[in-house]
Order: sequence, then structure tokens, then C-alpha cells
Amino acid sequence: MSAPSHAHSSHSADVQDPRSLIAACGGRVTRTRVAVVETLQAGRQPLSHDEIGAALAAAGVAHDRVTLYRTLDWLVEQGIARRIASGERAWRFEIAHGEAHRHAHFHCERCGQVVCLDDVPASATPSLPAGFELDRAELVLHGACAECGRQRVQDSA
Amino acid sequence: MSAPSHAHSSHSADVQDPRSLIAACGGRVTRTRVAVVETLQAGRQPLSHDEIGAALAAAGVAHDRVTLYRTLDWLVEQGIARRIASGERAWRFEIAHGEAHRHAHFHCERCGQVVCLDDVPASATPSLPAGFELDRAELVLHGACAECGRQRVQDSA
DNA sequence: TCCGTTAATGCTACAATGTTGCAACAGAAG
DNA sequence: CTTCTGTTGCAACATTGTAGCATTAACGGA
Repeated sequence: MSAPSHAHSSHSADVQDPRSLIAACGGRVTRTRVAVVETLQAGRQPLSHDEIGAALAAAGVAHDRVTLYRTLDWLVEQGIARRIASGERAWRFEIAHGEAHRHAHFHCERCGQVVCLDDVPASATPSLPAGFELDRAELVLHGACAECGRQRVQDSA
Repeated sequence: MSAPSHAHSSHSADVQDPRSLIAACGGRVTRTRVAVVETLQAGRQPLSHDEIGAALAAAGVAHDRVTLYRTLDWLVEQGIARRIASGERAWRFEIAHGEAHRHAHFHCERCGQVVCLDDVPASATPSLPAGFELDRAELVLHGACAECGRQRVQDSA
């Protein structure tokens, strides 16, 4: 039981100390884990492996490709992070803000960016065939983001 | 109570002659294309690349891995087939039964199978941020299918 | 503070999935 | 039958993710 006690009133209020988060899961507090959690907290959108790796490099935190994979796997396993199938081949990751905050995502097919749609719940618990057990739902909308939509208008003009 | 209705009765009526479908798009009617369309029509669930390849091999249709990729890309481009991000790394493909028949999918995390939820529409067109253009929605439910759910009960018993 | 234990890391090699370029083949029309 | 060109097949490569194992370093206790 994690029992967050008080409901997070806002996004920024959710940003907890990475070290506490990690330690609370019984894991060792390592540079890589701290840096990854900080990166995810700082990124407003789900980040790809590559993007996280670049952020670590920029922060001067040495890391190995494999270590990053394992670190992210561990964070997901602990419920600290969440894995998203962006619609492309690579996974993306975001900080988990509790079950209640599950939301849909928008994938721009022009720039490849994925943005969180915090207002759109990820599911409406539909009727499943008998015997099926639902774990979670993933809703991804595909299209063009505001910026790319503008560009497209210019292109076709 | 899965409300069978007649959602599936149109399924078989939808099965058109592969040759006509392909020719109608202005493409050449080749062995590979015909066999792939037939395979997709025969499969009740979205199929992976591997599964389609195996079906072609079983049907005695020689093919190359790359050709299969390109054939599927072409079918998707023409709107004959639809590409689904199953939640794993590989794409899955199904025959497109028209825009109205877009539906959600269920991904079993134990056996990896993906099944069509013909009754569940893929989205309820939510409110997007300004400037965003929606092309399509993809709803994937994750959990355990009936068969794997049963197994799990046995396992833990 | 130093030490021992062992969770994490880093490296190398590998597996799975998808793509590019190009020469050869074959479907469709004349 | 011939030609034209859309498709195919092959080989090499790119991207994304895993497995095994020796080494490092986080954390608790002496």
C-alpha cells in the first residue's frame, strides 16, 4: 500500500523527491535512477528511450543503453513510471500520477511527438466477452498536432 | 452476456473477391497480394507479420520477408487492410471493413493474442486541444483472455 | 570510517523487427 | 509476342530490445 494520503491538487504538487520515491520501493538510490526520474518529471510529455538517454547525457550522467532499458523496466515495475505504446515501434515513458490520472495520448503522425491529453480518461470500461479480465486500457489518438497542422496548411497552399 | 446481435453476420458478407479488391485499387493482381488478402479475410483476429508469413508458406506461396512488408504497407495504403499496434513491438493487420466498423482490440498479456472487440467502438471523439486534427483513434484493452484467465486461476490454486 | 554483501551497472554479443537499394521478373496492355 | 513498368527477391543495413557475465558501488553494520 502506497497510500498517497493527500490527493495531489495539481500537476506540480505531484513532483516528489526522486530519491524518496525510489527508496520507498526498496530499491537502491543510484545516479541513473534519480536522473531518469528527474528527466521524466521535467518532461511534460512521454519520452522515448532515446530522448531520455539524450537528457542523461546532457546532464552529464554516464549511462549505458542496457542500463537505461533496465532502469525504465524497474521504474514501470514499481509503478513509478508508465509505459506507453506511442504507435511507433519504440516505447515511451511518463511518470505515473496514480491510477486516477490515467489519460489518453495524442500521437502526431507528422512530427512523431506524443502529448498527454490529461482531460481525456483512458477508458470507459466497455463490456468484454465472458471470461476476459481487464487490466488497463490504452487510448491513442492519431492525427496532426497544432504545429504540424499549421505547417500542412502552408504546404498545400 | 455478450449481446451477439448480428454484428458478425455482416462479417462474411464483407468478404469480397481479393482479386477485385486489388484490381479496384489500380494495383497488379499478384500471387502474394491475393494470398495475403485471403489470409487476412480468413483470420478472425489481427495477424502478425510472422503469422501471415507462415500462412503463405503453408499455402505454398513463395514469398520474401521484404515483399510481405511491402505488400502489407500497400494494402494499408489502399485502405484494404488496417494496421494495429498490438502493444507489443510488432504490428498486426486485419481486413478493413469500412470506417463504420472501426473497433477496439483486446491484447492478452499472457498469450499475446489480440482479439477484435467488434461491439466496442474505437473512440467517442473527445475534445482535443485547439489546432489538433484527429485522424483516427486506437483503443487497446490489456488483460487476460478467457482461456488465459482460466489458466491463471489454476496456477494460483 | 572501513568492510562485506549484493543490487546495479557496463560491456559484448545477440535477437527481433523493419528499411533501403538495386537487379531481375512478371502482370497487363497493345 | 513484345514492351513497359509495377513487383519481387536478394543482400546489406538500421532500429529497438535482451541475455550473460564480470565489475562497480550503494547501503547497512562493525
